[in-house]
Amino acid sequence: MDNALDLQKLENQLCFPLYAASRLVTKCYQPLLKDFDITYPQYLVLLVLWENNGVPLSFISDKLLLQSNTLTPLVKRMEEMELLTRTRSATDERSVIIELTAKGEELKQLAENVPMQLAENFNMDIEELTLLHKLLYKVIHNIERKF
Amino acid sequence: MDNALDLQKLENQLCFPLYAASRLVTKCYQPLLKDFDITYPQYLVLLVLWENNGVPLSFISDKLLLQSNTLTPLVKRMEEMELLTRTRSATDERSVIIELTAKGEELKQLAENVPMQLAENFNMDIEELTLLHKLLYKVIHNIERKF
DNA sequence: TACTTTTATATCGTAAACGATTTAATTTGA
DNA sequence: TCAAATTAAATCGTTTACGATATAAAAGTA
Repeated sequence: MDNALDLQKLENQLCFPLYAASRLVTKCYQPLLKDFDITYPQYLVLLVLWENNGVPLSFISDKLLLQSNTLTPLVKRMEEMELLTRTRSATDERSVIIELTAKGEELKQLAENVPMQLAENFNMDIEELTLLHKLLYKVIHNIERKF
Repeated sequence: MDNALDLQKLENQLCFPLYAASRLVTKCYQPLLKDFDITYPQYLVLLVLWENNGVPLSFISDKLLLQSNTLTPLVKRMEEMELLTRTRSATDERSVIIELTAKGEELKQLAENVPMQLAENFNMDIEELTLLHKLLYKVIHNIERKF
């Protein structure tokens, strides 16, 4: 019974359930976001902008821990869908300011109950979810400063 | 102070830390796996095969919750790297049997301390990690039966 | 047996992710 | 003040992911 000690077993890895859970949850979002024709990473960008509109790309980058090589094409697609605009900053020509369009703003109300609908999939009580939330942020915090 | 109730705030979402933590952990693997010229999903396939060699693709699919549209090209790349072989099953021509090569087998010893080296990044005690592990599997279990 | 359904992979197209590098603008500092 | 360093995006190439669909083999059934 040294199963519990064999770190090369899939089920004993911490990283695999993290990876699998993340993909499964993203999958849960899809039917909910399909109504608005957006993907999960695009939804994350909207969440950032609904809180802080008119921010440089680097701000979104910091919040989502995604770099410009991922965000630039992603945001360009959202620009084509007329959810937001991209404008070079007047004060610092290096920055690109991302601003929601009226359509992008409207989505906030329309997608209002996405989080609640999603939470139903979890079937877990608030205590457990809060604990998970806390542990995940601890992992993020501990790892992030390595980069 | 209704922050705690606003589910459209990024920091109140459970899914974002899941997504971010998963990507960060995968990034932690990279310097460790680079020595063996494999990616994290390829490492997961190896973990499955080190436990159960000579299994159909569908077995790996079940274990990793990845479908053939992801696994087929991934495994083909591993075949090109001569880590494994792909053979149509004689008893069921639909199945493809995945088998480690000697090189693939050898990696098991060579990569032996990858899990330990990775765990050092977490800086968390066993109790917390065990709890996180348990909660993540609960999420996976609860969501998986929806698909 | 012949037809339908299911199962196991594979293919195709699109959208992330991300390492490595490039480009252009700003900041630093000798 | 002006070259060097830093910063913000963008570009490029490769590898995942995954929805939708295709293909072929096996299983089920009338």
